Amino acid sequence: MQTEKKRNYSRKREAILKAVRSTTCHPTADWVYQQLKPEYPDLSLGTVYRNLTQFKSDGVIMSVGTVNGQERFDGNVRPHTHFVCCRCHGVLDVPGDFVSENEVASAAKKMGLKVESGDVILHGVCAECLKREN
Amino acid sequence: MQTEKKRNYSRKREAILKAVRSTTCHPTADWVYQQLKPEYPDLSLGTVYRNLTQFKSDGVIMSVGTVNGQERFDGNVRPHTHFVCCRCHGVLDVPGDFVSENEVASAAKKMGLKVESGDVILHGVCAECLKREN
DNA sequence: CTCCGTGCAAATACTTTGCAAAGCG
DNA sequence: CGCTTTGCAAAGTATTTGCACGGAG
Repeated sequence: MQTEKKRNYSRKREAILKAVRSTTCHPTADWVYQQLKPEYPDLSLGTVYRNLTQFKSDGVIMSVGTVNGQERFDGNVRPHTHFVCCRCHGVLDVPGDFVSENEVASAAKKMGLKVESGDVILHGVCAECLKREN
Repeated sequence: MQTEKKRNYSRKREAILKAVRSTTCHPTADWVYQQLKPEYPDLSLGTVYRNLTQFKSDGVIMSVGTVNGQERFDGNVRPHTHFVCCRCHGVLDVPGDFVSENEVASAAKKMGLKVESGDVILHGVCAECLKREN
């Protein structure tokens, strides 16, 4: 049996989730904090971290991984591909999946792994940075 | 023109590279440090970090990403797939590529991206942890 | 009234960096 | 010798946590 925790309503929690969902910039905890600070002057960064962690384990948001030392979140939990720019450290969504479910499943089976999710992360230089460099 | 730096020989640097290459555990900086400490009692963690960073930018090792707050390295720079266990945070190599170069290339072209590398990271529970849980 | 959620600040954990000394070429 | 590499310790950054108080049910 799992530990189920009661959960009260919280205006701030709702706002945090909405903030993550409202952007495609794959924000950091601090971005969310800065974003909401004007409207919630007494918001604290710790609260943002606590809620993001919770959302993540609830599966309502996902982590894109750590880019340049900061964790990046994504409100879109449908599987999709990410592109990370080495220059500006921006994260972009790339439409498409690119992984063969079947191949993965068979490789996993062979190794006795239980695969729960699979991410594709491309690295390179984004269009903006390319332009700037030429 | 690129910044080319002269590079002297260093016994410790060599040992650090060898340590990363000698294992398939996808070590952290600290693992490498602990590993070499007995043989090089005056080795410092800063040196390990400095060298790993250098190797990474030289392309002789690669980063698997940050797992559980620590960066994991891989001495095998040929493209391959990684599996990260949610329970024990172990990182395993999975033979196979699973990404379609062509599809990626065409999606990238459409978005004006210059893709330099692509990683597939699977998440789930490894065989050992599965066994332990049953 | 009873827990949950939060602000605040202190504590952690990892990684980076400045500087003087030691090493390579 | 000149420039690189390192040890050491201090600094830096991102994230987590303890505690007392305000808020939801």
